[in-house]
Amino acid sequence: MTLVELAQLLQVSPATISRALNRPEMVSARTRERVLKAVRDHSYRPNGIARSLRKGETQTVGLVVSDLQNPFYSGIVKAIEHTLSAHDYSCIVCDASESQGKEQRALKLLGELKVSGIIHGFSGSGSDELERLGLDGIPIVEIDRASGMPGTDTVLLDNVLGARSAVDHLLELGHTRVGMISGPPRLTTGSGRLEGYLRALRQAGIEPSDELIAYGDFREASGRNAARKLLATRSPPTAMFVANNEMAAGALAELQDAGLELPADMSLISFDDVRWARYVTPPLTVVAQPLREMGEAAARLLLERLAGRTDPTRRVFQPELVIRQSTAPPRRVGIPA
Amino acid sequence: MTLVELAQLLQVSPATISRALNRPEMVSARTRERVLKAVRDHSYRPNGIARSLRKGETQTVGLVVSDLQNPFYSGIVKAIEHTLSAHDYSCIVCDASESQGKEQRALKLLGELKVSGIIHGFSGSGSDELERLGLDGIPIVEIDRASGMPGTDTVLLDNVLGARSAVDHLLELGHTRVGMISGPPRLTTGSGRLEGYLRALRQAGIEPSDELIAYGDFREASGRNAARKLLATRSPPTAMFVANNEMAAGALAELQDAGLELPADMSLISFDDVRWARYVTPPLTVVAQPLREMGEAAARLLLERLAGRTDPTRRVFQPELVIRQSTAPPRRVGIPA
DNA sequence: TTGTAAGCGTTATCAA
DNA sequence: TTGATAACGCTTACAA
Repeated sequence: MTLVELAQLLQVSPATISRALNRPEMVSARTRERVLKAVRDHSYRPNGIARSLRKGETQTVGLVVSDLQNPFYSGIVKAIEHTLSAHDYSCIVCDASESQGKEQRALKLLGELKVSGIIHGFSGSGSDELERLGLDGIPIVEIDRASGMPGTDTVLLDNVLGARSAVDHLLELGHTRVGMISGPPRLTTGSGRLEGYLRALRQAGIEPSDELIAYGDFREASGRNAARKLLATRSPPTAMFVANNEMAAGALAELQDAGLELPADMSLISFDDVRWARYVTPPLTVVAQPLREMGEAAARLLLERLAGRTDPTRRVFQPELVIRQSTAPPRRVGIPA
Repeated sequence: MTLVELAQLLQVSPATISRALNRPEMVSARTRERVLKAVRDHSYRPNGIARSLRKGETQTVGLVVSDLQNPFYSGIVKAIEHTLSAHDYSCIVCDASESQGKEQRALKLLGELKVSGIIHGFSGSGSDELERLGLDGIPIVEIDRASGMPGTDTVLLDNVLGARSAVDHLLELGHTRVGMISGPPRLTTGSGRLEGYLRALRQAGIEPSDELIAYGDFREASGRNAARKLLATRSPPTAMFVANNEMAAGALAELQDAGLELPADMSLISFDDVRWARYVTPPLTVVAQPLREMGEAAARLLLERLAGRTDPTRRVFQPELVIRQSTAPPRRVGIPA
């Protein structure tokens, strides 16, 4: 059932139906009733595609994230979806599966779909590659990255601060050999957290040692490998700081397999307050990111842009240290007491 | 930049450009090159909206789930997105936030967006309410529910079997007083798992006792309450079967607070192999659902429909019992040995 | 091999 | 207050 068919049925012009639906005040009460009744009776639904074409506006925004199953992203996506749908926007969600190819395909697709805006939470491609995608005038909000593309808003976490507070916590407990499992330094989440770690150590008068830093790719398996590597050093750390939750899961498994008892034999602290962190034994001390707030902020920034704001805006969120039971003083300090 | 503008630039007809892009073999090599170069140079992107309108096909499917943050759904959504995007469909994701109102709004919206199909993973509204939404000819695949709507495909888990294998496992270990923390019986996931529990007991010649069954709403707090209730009975169970992961988290906390040691004092088994189940102490024995397979199956069923299949199809998946360390023989059996 | 022209279902402009 | 009509940007008969 289309507008025209309905119009013929009611013996009015298509324009009248359209008006009765979109600007009811421009139509006489009598016809309005008649139209609305017919709409209900025939369960007529306007064709959003046709409307979008005509209006040059899709009321749709695209989300690109690297892994929907990662609680970090699913938390943010949920908040975004919630905020946008309250403003009559719908979300097209693309999972880049940690792949640059999929990311670029997704962005290209979103460009063709003429989404009203894009929220981009994946740090694969460089800004030049993105610009070449020809996303023209589509407003973009970046989460957890700042590509430097002109006219782009950004939602960030203060990664340096988060890492510092984590490492400071370990230092305060008396640890001096603190290991780190870092993400790839080419990502801001990788380099920022690494930098926070380095700064905290230096500020405490400890010179960082390359031996105590292992690199992963933010995924579980790499966390396990990195933990193994740290344990195999001549003088292993008494505490580990892990740059994200997935790698922390891997590291934890490795520590358990190695027969280490937490926190007596090893303190562990990681980024992201995912649900399982609370249920593990021992419950994990973590640096929590305010996911809901960050997702809402991203959605808000986009809505403001769509409403006309033009100056690039950046919002930086503060992480919160949540102390649980996976961190404690190191043995040689703890036992004598 | 539109097709027509590009055509003027190249001094060819719009049709030629369209053909060069969509049916390159219908165009001379020379013009094809010329067109493709111009497309690149001006980074022209076809307008997907216009194409959809013209073709009457959006290459888009809608997903409606009750909670994106729940690992069960995010796992399924990821698999669906992955499968569909490989077939050039994109996903519009709607989170119903456990609310019937949002669910119906979402479905209505998807109808207007003229999605090619819908995958529906939320058990809020009845089939009559859904039919009234006038989703007309849009194919629907339902996950974890079977509303009975005509022309609908279904992906299910064999909940009865899953519950039976869980309870059978406990019975084989020698338990005779097995408690259950059930979900709401009005949901198929609630009633199915309860039925499996009852059947397993009866088959073993044990008459189920109302005292040993506590009901929750699939959320954490209710699991804790239910566990407390079971512990307070005159003759408490020696093992508990919990119908989902959230309630299991609550139950586990309650058992720990009660000072019970697992599995010596109490065996615990739950549905859903979420990540934390592996890291808790002791690691939880669970009934695992094949999320990826289920998501893929849902996507496949939809693709088949879109390719022309008409007979309603239902795919039932078998859960898998994953035995870890939270289940063991009851004390009176275990100690004498 | 290429061009012409109709039309997908709306909304918006202009007249009546 | 209503109606006729022209877009929106693309694809596809049909014609040349």
